[in-house]
Amino acid sequence: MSKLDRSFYLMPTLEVAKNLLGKFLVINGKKAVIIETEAYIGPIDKACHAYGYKRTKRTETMFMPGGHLYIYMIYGMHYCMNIVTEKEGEPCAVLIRGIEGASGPGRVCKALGITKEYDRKDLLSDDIYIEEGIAVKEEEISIAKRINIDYAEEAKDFLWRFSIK
DNA sequence: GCTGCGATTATC
DNA sequence: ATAATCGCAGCG
Repeated sequence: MSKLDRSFYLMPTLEVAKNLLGKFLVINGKKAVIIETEAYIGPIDKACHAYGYKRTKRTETMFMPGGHLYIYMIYGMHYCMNIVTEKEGEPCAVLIRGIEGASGPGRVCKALGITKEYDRKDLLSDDIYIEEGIAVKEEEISIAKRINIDYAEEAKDFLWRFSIK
């Protein structure tokens, strides 16, 4: 099966977040089915690290072209894995919240062995990539508010969390 | 150079 | 409900 190409990651962030459901994430010889995602859209999203195009050492990754990995440490003990979307200069990403067998962004990274080493990696490389997976029907997708972003004011009510029922 | 906190998780 | 634990942004 072939890996997804650049054009997949350049679609609108919400489309990518939804379309990632059911795809296979391949890394270290492991293959994981993506079952839950969340979208983060920097230009308009107070919950996003790069809100309002804020550039810092950490958020710099999100300004890369779609199809790269954005990995960051949270609470000093867990890594979170994101897939950068949109064209270069638009800081947007999709957080992988769950794979089959591991629920929660921290657990996903632990299960797959993801660390800071993978930050800025290209998903078109051979080390790690995503390929076509199982088909997910529109009616099998549940849409909800994102989690743990209560500080984000109006953005906390955006329905940007997607999962397979 | 300090200070405070976070896109979480495990355990009470 | 709360502790664990640390990189780094913000401030000055």
